[in-house]
Amino acid sequence: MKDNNDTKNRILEEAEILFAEKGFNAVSIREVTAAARCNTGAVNYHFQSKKKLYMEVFRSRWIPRELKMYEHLKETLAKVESPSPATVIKAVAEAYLEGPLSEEELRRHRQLIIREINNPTEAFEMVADQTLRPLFAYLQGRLHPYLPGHLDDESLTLDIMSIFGVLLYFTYSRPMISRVTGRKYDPEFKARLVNQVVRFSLEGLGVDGKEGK
Amino acid sequence: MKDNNDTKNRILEEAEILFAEKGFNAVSIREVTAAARCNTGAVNYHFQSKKKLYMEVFRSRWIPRELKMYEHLKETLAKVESPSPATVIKAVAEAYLEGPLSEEELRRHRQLIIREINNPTEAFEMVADQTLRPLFAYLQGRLHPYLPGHLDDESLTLDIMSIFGVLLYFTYSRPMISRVTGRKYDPEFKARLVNQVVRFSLEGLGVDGKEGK
DNA sequence: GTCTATAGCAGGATAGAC
DNA sequence: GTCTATCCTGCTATAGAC
Repeated sequence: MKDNNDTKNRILEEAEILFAEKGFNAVSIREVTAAARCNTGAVNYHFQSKKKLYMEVFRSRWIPRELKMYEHLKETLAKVESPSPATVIKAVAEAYLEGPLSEEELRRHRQLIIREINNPTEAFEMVADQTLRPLFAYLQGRLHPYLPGHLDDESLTLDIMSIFGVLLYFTYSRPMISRVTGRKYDPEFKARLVNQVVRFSLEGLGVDGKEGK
Repeated sequence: MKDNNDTKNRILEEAEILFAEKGFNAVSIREVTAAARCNTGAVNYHFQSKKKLYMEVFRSRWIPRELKMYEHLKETLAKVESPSPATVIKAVAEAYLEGPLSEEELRRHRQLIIREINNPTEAFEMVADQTLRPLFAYLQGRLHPYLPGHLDDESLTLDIMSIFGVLLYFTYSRPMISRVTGRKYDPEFKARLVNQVVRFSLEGLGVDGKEGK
């Protein structure tokens, strides 16, 4: 395990950037290898095909990164005795909007999953199994005891989805938000979004927003 | 204006279906013309290039359809004296989730705009100018007088965006919702989503959800 | 493990027959 | 206005040198 997978990693890095920005079909192997400063043969040597390179981006980069965010979330919640819904939602919103990732990393991360949600490939099943479904189950378990108003699990599922809807929307539609509102997406604005999502979500859940603030 | 633009219309129709399903780059002219039962030359004759065909799909189909939804929305609201936020939101949710469009049409419609939001091309500016910005302005004007809690316009803008976030999410992520919850996306489920969005959004706006129900 | 060279194919766009 | 035939470019993937 010397550093001879240096090229391999550079390819993965550049491939992720390009796939996120332009989508699978709009990216050519030549483009990736030019960015990674190596030759097209290297992709086929390390990953066999373009499709498998795409899958590997999710397997070895996207999923671990998403799991890192879950860890961040769980650590935040571990510090609190028995976290209220307000605390849970705030932790999720922060992990998703500010979180342990850089702004550019987060943006790429979202673009990739939006593409998969809008237009699923094999990558989606892998991602859903290893990240999305477990996270949903986790949040459902966290929130369920506090929300006796949700008699059936489906109501709670839909509410959790609504929260993700808002969260995803505010990251993936960043260019649109700037264009429609003319507002710059600076840290101040981002903090404001977190508050917005927390307040909106909590009240959507029918919980008093001030409780955990 | 005989019916000699029959081929032209078939191309537009099939192009929209394919662009929505697979995205611009994944669709070839050959694929479109095969579906439209004509030859590749016809595309270049009628639209000059693939890119211009894509733009024309938005210009002559997507934007008019979106405007039709706004008309539907405005007609609904015209029947009510001075509609409350609850009525406004419910009308928006219905227009967006049930609306005047068929389920397949609505799905395609969403997929196209999600792609543009995630990855804007020239089509986005056109769409934003002619549909998104006017709709935002309209809703802002409708809701503003009823929400004295929103002292600045930006809070209201963000709240309206949150509502769109949930709405868009529930249409574009339909495959994901089915996959994650195992629930079929039938009319019953769709009606449930409308209620969910209305309740969640209204409470997110800080308005009593029962008022307009 | 990384490179060059190339096979083999598919795509966009055009020219010209009908 | 629609078709066929064709050009040319750019792509993936492979074979083989280093």
